[in-house]
Amino acid sequence: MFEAKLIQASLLKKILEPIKDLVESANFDCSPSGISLQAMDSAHVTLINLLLRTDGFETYNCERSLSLGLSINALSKALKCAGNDDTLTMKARDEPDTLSLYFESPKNDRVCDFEIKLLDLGNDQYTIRDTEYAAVIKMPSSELQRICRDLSTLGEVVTICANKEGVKFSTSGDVGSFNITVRPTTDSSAKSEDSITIESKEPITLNFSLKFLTHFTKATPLSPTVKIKMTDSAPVVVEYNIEDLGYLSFFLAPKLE
Amino acid sequence: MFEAKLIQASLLKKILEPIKDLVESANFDCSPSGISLQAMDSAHVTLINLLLRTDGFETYNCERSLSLGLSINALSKALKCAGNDDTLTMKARDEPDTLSLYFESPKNDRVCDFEIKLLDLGNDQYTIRDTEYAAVIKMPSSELQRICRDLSTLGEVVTICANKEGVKFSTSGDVGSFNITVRPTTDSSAKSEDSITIESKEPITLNFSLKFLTHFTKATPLSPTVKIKMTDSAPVVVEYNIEDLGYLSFFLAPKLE
DNA sequence: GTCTTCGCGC
DNA sequence: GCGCGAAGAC
Repeated sequence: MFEAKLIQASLLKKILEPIKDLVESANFDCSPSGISLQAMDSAHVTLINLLLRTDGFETYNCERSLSLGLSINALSKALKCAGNDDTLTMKARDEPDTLSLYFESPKNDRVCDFEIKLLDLGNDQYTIRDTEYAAVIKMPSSELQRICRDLSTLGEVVTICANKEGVKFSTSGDVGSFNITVRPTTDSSAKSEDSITIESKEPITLNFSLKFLTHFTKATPLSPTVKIKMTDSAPVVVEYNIEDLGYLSFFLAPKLE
Repeated sequence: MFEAKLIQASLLKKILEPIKDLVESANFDCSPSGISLQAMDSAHVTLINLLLRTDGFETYNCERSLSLGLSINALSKALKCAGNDDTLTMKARDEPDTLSLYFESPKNDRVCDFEIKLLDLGNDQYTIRDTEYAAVIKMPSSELQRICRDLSTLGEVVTICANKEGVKFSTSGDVGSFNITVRPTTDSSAKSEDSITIESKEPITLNFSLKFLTHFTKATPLSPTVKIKMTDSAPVVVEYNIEDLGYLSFFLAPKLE
């Protein structure tokens, strides 16, 4: 028996938004310590890593681990039916073939219940190692989103070049070339949310598909800040913290020169 | 070497907005006295005339005149990436094949630099003579915009009929006909921005394409007022003053009856 | 291509 | 807080 209640159904909406563009279906692995999801997009270019710890749930019950294979699209459709302030309760039996979702409006005057059929997806496991990074950049998530949007108007590949002094995002296309440079915040009075910090072990330059990076930034509503972690010849990690719950992070392999 | 700095990148945005619907590319002629642009739309119906004097620039350096052939669309895309309060610096070498644009945020924590390839556009010159006009109408630019928008819902051609007493904008279409008449402001306490004045040498009536006139009114954000200058059998001049810098004006040949 | 939605600017 | 413009969905 699995049962978990979120105060904000809309939070799961925000989580699914960036995921649904990348994968059609995925296993939600529910365990006593929380819910996690690892999935690669169909082209095996990006890896999604989601963790929701039990702490952030209103109630959470899961005695035995179970894996819920879900169509992201179906789940997303279901969540569209939730009011913006509705709570969400998820329930599944021990050998489930469906997941039940309950939306309740704050005043309790409206209750929706959804039954979604589970898919048998097999059990791909991805090992994710948290290595040392040559650079870890923290910046306002909206700023990364803006940068990706701006660069996309001109090019398809972004070169990210980071050192202690700043981060340069570059692209080029038919009409010319374009660089955006951001510098670490020096104004110590700035709120942590608005500030840019760079932990740089060594200068690093990597190329990435702008399309995917732009997809990732659909997670912007989840967090005011985003972390970009880069190491030479390794996938970049774009990480959005989910308050009280955990994180949603994306891995994207660099493009070769 | 050409270098010019504008405090408000958004000003160039506003200048390009009405231009980009009319022409794909144009020469920006930079000289020691300022920047000018003359261009006709592809159908050779309208002529655009832009002048930016050096006074309005924060800094301006141009020893030798040069002509920068630019895709208006590319330039417009570049400017979309500028924050609303960013400053804009334009730079070109003496025999340039690119124009460099630099956007800097007020706090200097974000710098964009753009290189736009120049186009070889040839050197069409248009002579513009400032004649005597039968009527010169000054009115709030937003009012002209509103009039064009309203008339467009009904017809495709506007008849402008001006004399000392007022200006009548008329159109007719399938569902009927529509006149809007404005009269000179008599209230001397009215601000100059809000007032309507008519200098009328002789009554005049001309017909114009509403589509083009409506395009011109996209320059409304540039100036609180607009001047309409008309003479029999000659193009109307629709002129927007750009504070401290110069003007953007449009010429449109009248339609025959 | 049209319509709706969301984000940004006024 | 309202209106406008751009982006995404059908």
